[in-house]
Amino acid sequence: MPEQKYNPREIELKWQERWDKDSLYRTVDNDPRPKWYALTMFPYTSGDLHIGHWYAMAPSDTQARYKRMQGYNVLYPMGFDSFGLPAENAAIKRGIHPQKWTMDNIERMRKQVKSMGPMHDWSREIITCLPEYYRWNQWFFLQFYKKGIAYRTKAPVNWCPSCQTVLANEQVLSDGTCERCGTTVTHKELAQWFFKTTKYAEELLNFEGVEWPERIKTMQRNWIGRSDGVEASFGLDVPGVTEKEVRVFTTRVDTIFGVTFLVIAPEHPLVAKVTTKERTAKVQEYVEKARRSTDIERLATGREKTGVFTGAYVTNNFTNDRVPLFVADYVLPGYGTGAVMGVPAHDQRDFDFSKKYGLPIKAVIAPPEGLPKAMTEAYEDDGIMVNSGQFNGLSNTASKDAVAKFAEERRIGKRTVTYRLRDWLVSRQRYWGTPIPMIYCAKCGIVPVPESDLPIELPYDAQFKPTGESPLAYHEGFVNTTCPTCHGKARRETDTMDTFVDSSWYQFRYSSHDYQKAPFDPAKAAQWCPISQYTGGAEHANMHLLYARFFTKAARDLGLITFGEPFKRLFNQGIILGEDHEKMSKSRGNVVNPDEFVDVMGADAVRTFLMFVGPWDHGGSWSSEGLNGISRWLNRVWDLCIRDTSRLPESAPSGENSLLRITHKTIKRVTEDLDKFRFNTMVAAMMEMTNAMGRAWEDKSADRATWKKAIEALVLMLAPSTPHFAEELWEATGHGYSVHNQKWPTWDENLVIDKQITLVIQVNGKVRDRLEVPANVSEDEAKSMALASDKVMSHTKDLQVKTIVYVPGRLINIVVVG
RNA sequence: GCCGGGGUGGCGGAAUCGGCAGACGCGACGGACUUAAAAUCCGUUGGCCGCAAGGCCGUGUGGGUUCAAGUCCCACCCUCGGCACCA
Repeated sequence: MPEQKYNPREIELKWQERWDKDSLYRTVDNDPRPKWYALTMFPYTSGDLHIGHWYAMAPSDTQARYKRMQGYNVLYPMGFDSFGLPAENAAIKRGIHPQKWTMDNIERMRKQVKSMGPMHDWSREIITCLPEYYRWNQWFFLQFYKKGIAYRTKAPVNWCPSCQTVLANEQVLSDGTCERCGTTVTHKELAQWFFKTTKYAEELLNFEGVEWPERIKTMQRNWIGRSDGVEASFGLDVPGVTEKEVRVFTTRVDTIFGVTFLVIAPEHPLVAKVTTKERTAKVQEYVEKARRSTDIERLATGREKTGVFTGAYVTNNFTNDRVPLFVADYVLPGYGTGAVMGVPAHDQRDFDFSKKYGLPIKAVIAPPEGLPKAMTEAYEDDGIMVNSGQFNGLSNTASKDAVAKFAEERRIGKRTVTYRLRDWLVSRQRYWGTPIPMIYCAKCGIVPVPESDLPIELPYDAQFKPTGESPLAYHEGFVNTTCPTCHGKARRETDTMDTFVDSSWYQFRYSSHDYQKAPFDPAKAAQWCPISQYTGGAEHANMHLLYARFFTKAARDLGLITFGEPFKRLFNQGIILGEDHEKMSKSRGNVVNPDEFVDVMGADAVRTFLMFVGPWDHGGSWSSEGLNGISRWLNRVWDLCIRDTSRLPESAPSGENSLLRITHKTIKRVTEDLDKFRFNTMVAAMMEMTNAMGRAWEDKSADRATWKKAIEALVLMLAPSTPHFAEELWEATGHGYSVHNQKWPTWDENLVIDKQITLVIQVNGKVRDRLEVPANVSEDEAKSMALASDKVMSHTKDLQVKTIVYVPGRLINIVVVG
């Protein structure tokens, strides 16, 4: 006999054990059913599974379970993103080894994930900090190196003084702070390893064939920042300088006749060469100051433009004008050519600069109302070209291309595409990461570690104190090695890889997590990948999600896979806030610990609450009261399910609001909501059905067979969201194990379409009456019924009926005038 | 500054091919049960007027289109997110 009372804790532990024992969720590769690969971004091993993890995982587990019931062979794996700074910082603070700290956390978090009752196939678990995983990071690195996608170069790089390591551009927020710790990022000139993400810049802009939120695609497009323009050459003639030109990049080549000065970045290689003797001191001082300033100081909008004259002049090849060459820190060394042309008449920034340094303003685009006598601001809009030689009188938009062609013919410029995207800086001066498999030999230079020597394992006994250099550099046993080429003494690369490398390809490893010959078995990857449905936070738009796309394209070009996009469909959940509607934080004291609630109310209630709280992509606020409400509902469902049906009549009228119709309508609603990730309305639909069942029981309007069918459908629909609860009720209602191997219920469209409808009667747009009519009522019939209504007549008497608007199945609007 | 999301009861949110605004839940109020409380169950719950029947107002603000606007158009305000001296 079933329990009389719903005891969540007891049944959850019972079923979790049973499912585990039976390997209910083991996914096999060779299965005739169509595949469905559902994946949630794997968690970083920070210590505890917080409510945000639950918010990310519960709905995605629900959808994966739904797909499984729909007849898909579902792969829904889980793993741990376990390399990274927090492990090292915790180790430094508390004297625990990062490895122990991490593995202990995994132990705890795995248990917490399991308490949720998800359908993960744990046999495929991935832990990125283990050599069996990270050896393949090293393998990828070697392949990338061979193909020129991994390279080492000296460059001004982002440096986080708190993390004591360099950062990729993506890991510096737009306010110039470190993505991890919020410290202001500074610059250092260092030799570092890069992955050539820019090689795929154009392809990364193309989202054909992927169903991603428009928001994320826009964010990536903004980040990549394609800009079409012209690289124009300005003549340089400084005695003793071999370079005879300065190249600038411009998107406004139509204004090139209005150039009155040129500006190069302080870091530009020409600065030292072209500066005249009498300007040297001033220029050097300016360059020094620029080097010392942070990105925030340098790039702050609205800040007054400063610069310094080099003493040199360049020639505008379009006009033969000689214009002064300036150095200014608003020109960025890494973008375009690191040099820009100054057109004060048509660029506000140049206008301000020219005012400050007394440079001439030459208008070359005339507004429709004509040029003013003296310009007070730049005219940046379109107009008619003037002072532009052969282009005079033409519209600037129409002749932009002609100017570019003209430049190309004269070999003084060429059309170019420039991207904002920079190559991915992947080396880190820290311990807890994948060692970069490179060797420095005094004789042979940079030599890659032979593949057969992989993995290069992290030495356990390192002193991982942050010094600004990798801790591995102080580990003699690690550093000292022999050159694979000449067998002489050599040193290992001691930097480790950015942990985003780990998460760039893990999605493929799940397909064949123990494959020994490559990062993944190509046959298995081809069978399972790309991912059918990926879910995770939007904060990863320009980091993980961009890197993973890059890796996929690179892996494709290595011949490992045939597709170029890792995640076919993407859904971003929102953020779960505290009870006070504020972001959860320890300092606010509003952090919710899911374990406490799971212990008392059960995982099923917590799962359901998180889905019910609002649209998934919208996020929501935690509410203990709200959770109580869910718990109350589950108890009501429990009570309904175990009732003695002999108290119901053998047969009952099957009217419009019969339980049979409600059941079919609910199946339809729940199915469609699950397809569209509308978990909140899915739960609401099941609640409405529950309420209807309560009424049907009270007024005995349902017969036994219909009641049983309704209960059966309800339990099946509950199975994805409340897996333990549904399993228990499935058994309690006389069915065989397991509810999770059942087929998803279907609906009969005939039972969903209403036979009887409520026709709303309006007079001048105001609702005055409602009539219950057959759905197939004729227009004439409906109109005469409407006009005959007492309530309508009291609003139409003494007035003249002008028109009657009839919307079949919905309403009648009687328009009267008086 | 530019791009994108969003402003609906006391609260979270439903409803957008223009057609009953407020589903569902929370909270609140009233009632039942109880010695009492909790739990549970039943009822009421956008505002205003009214004994009632009923009426008027109401989806950020101001205009507009329409028989009909939360939904469409114009202007604006607030808010969240992204990009931002990117040439």
